[in-house]
Amino acid sequence: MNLTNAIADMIFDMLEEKSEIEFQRNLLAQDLGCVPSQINYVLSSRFTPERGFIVESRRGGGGCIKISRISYNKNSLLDEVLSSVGQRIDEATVKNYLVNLIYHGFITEHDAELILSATGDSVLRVLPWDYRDTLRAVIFKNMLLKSSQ
Amino acid sequence: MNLTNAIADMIFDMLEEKSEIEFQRNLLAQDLGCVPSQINYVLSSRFTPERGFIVESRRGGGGCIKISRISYNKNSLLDEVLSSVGQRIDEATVKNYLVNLIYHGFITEHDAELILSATGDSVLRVLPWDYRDTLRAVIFKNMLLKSSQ
DNA sequence: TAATCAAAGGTCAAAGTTAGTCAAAATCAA
DNA sequence: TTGATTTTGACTAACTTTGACCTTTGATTA
Repeated sequence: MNLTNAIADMIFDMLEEKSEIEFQRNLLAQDLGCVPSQINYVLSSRFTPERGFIVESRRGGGGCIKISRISYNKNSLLDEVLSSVGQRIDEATVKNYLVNLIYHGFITEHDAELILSATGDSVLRVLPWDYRDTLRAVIFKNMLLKSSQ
Repeated sequence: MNLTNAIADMIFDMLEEKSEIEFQRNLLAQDLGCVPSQINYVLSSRFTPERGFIVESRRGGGGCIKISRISYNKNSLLDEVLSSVGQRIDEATVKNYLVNLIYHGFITEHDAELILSATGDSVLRVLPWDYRDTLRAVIFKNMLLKSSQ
């Protein structure tokens, strides 16, 4: 097994016990005998929103990395939405997903309104055309994760 | 936890009891075992107007530092935030405003989390640098309006 | 009164401590 | 063989801590 998968598995295990973990990047790298930036690679390739993870960090003295996992059932609607939204998504599709998610009780109407107020065309219009759907996809997935937390 | 956060928490606690506190910078620094200018760093990074604080001081013999909270009328905080956010805003400033809005009960923590998950640098990073702060301002204001509805 | 002095707090830049980025090199898998 | 993934490390960015030097103020003294 390669380093990346080994590290990822280790972090998965830690997240089995607590739904949220916090560590220092350099210390973890040292424990694992890898370069610090390897941690970043693991995080960006394995702990993505599509897979239900939120990664936050702080630099400077006392800095650290925090990973939290959204608890949702495999094959649930949320899981499906997160993994099926690709790199780009238009407003109409977001609305369709939201209707469905509300219907099945995965998010509240209020949260859906907030998501729309951040991802609607009226807002993203300030961006050049070719960025809109890409950014919308990123924001949508990110907010969906938070909303269901 | 780092020194700055520890000191900030201590001051927050003091402000929970009295709405206004007053102390000597050098004495506080001595009690905390830090250099006096550390106090200034804490004040300028944690007790800003965006977070709803007023810091006043007097030099010379008998000098001191006074910290108090800005008081807001119903809805005036929201109006103030909306009107003072210009065309552009960075992530740190959004966070500061949110801290204050939550404290005064204008939005919930959950909504603040949602706003951050839509306006954080980790999300807007997919955009070219010069669009980020502009879009953040638009989304922030839009979501704030929606959240407070 | 004017000059002086001591007692505050303020400023700023350097050094320290974390984490993030990016691209080249290495490795793996089809 | 070739395209994708992984590994590395030099460089960058963000935040914190420290200390030398500066300014203001009130009291004392000439």
